Amino acid sequence: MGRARVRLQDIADATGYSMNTVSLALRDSPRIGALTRALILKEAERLNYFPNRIARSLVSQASNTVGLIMTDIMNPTQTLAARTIERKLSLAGYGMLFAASDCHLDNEKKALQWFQSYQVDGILIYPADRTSLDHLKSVRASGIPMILLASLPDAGLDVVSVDNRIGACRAIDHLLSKGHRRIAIIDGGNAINNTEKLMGAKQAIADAGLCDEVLSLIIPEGNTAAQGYQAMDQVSRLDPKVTAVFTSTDSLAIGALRWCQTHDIAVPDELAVMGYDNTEAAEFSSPPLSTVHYAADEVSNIAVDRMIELIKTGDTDSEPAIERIRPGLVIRSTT
Amino acid sequence: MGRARVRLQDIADATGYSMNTVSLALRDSPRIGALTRALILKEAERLNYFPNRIARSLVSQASNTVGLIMTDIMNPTQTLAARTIERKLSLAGYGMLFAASDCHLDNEKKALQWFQSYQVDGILIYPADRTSLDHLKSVRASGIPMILLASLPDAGLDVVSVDNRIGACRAIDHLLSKGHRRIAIIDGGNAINNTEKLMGAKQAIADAGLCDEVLSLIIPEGNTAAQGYQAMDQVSRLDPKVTAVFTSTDSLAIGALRWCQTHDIAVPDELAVMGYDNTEAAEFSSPPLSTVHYAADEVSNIAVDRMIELIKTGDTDSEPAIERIRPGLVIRSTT
DNA sequence: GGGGGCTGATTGAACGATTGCAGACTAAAC
DNA sequence: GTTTAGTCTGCAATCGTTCAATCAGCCCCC
Repeated sequence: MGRARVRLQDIADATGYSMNTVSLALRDSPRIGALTRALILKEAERLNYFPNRIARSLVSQASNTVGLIMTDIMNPTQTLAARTIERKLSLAGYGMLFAASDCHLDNEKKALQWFQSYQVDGILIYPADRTSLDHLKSVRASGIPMILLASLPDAGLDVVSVDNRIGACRAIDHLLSKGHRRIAIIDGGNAINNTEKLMGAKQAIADAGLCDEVLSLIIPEGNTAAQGYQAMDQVSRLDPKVTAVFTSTDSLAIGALRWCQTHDIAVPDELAVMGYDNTEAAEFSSPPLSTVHYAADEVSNIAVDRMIELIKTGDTDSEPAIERIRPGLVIRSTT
Repeated sequence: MGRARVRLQDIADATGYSMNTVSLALRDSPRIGALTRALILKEAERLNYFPNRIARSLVSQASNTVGLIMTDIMNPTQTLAARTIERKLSLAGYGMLFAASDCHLDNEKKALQWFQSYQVDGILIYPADRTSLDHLKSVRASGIPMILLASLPDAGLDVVSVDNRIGACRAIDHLLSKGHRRIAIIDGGNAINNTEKLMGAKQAIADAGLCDEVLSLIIPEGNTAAQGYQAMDQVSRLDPKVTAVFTSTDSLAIGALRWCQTHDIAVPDELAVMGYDNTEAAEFSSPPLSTVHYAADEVSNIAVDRMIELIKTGDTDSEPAIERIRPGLVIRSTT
């Protein structure tokens, strides 16, 4: 039953009109009479016809699809971003092609190729590596709108992102204002946005003239709570005098919190902990985690708006626009 | 620069061969001489050619794309599933089209239409509503492989899922074995898998002959920790004698845990809490949450394998296969 | 030297839609 | 009754590939 898909031709045959009369009627062309149109629409309905976008795209050279490349959908901020982006895109009549790079350049390139061969109208991307962007630029140069969702203002590409440098700065400033001087930084290596956090944090510390008293620990490829736990263990061995910890994600912070609990360290009295992202887990950790609010939804909304604008205008040569959101702090009970 | 995309024809022009020869050479057909092939490949490389899949799909009637429809990507088990599915699909050379229904039938139908008009080779779906599946069946009947990721064994469609009924049964049995008799169930209404949990839980309770002593609370559209907190508040008012709570997601449980903390209720001594899903948050809650392990990754792997098999064999009439994974318990400190 | 078996390359027709242009019909106007 | 304007419809080309069928050589053999 219904093996073959219903085509324009089938409606034409059924109604007696020509194929392109049907095509025009279905797309509400003024060149078709009201009666004819009604007849054709009814028949299309009856046959359960919907247009073959593949064929349409071939002609129109547009797919009504936007590609999204994330580094890791398990990262809660990216999860939220994915949801927000999908919703908004779908509302605007676009579909979403999804791929994850896991921070591997090869995966990213593959996804990019794939998206291009699928004629996506635009690409939203969390880059895998902040230092290699040439392949991204060349895609952009070939005329496909692209927006980076990471804070790389000098990339020469459109950017919409949270300014993590400022976020990290503020977090450290907050710890400093609470009187902490020996601060450890736990950074989950690979993810693109983290590097920037690390830089922001270090700068804030340097500004305060405290370079020597800071311990920074980078966990390669680590953003899980379990790794936060282990990292905290290391911190305690490397510098037992640390009074505050700043982690690059909430998950790491939650692992650190657990370590404190296991080792009977009072938070925030003996050790202050500051996370980053403001995920649900941060709100419901115990004690509730102080953190930096990463406005993933806001970023996503702005990015999609801008993407649709870029697609509509077909504008490919203008200066890239940089939009960076300044994150606020959410102070709870761990600092 | 590079405004127009490179086509087969461009390579043909550049090398002097016919378009068709180029097409065959690029696809490693044995019908083309090694020398010619090398020449063509080199030129393709130089021009940075990649095939237009839209055109290819039009001919081959296959898009090498699988569509995934979730109810809500923010649900941690679905997030994990999305990642696993994407990875595996991409490894197998398929792309992934993504949509979320938010449990709205309209959104689901729209996504389904969209996927079909995009000629996806198959559809993986967390259905929005367990009671309306007719539109899914008709899509399946039109020849598109489809696998339900929810436990609906009687749907007449392929199913790969965790058997939540058994999971919930086991959870309740565990609570019963700990001596609890007054048990409250907090269920986060809409999500498809939850209904089944509720049914399983109720059955386990009925089997134990305890129907009257159970309080079950359904939160419409609620699976957040904040809603778990509120629900727990309600439970305490409705039946203060409750000694154990079973929630349909870990998030709800974590909210409940927070409520206990706020109200100085000792867990598990005064109140036992059992979650569902075994997310990272459960492992790192305090106290660490006892829960049911929802093997989203395992489900995803099996589902993708089966999907690829369905696509490859083109088998559209065979009896639907039902694969249900029996979830195990993860007992931590809240029970 | 003409036919048979190879290999390697080409031609022409799809796939399902859109689009420009030309043609046919209707109705009104002279 | 013929022209003209206006409305509707049809033909054919196109988008970038793939695929079936064909053809041009070349070598070998009888």
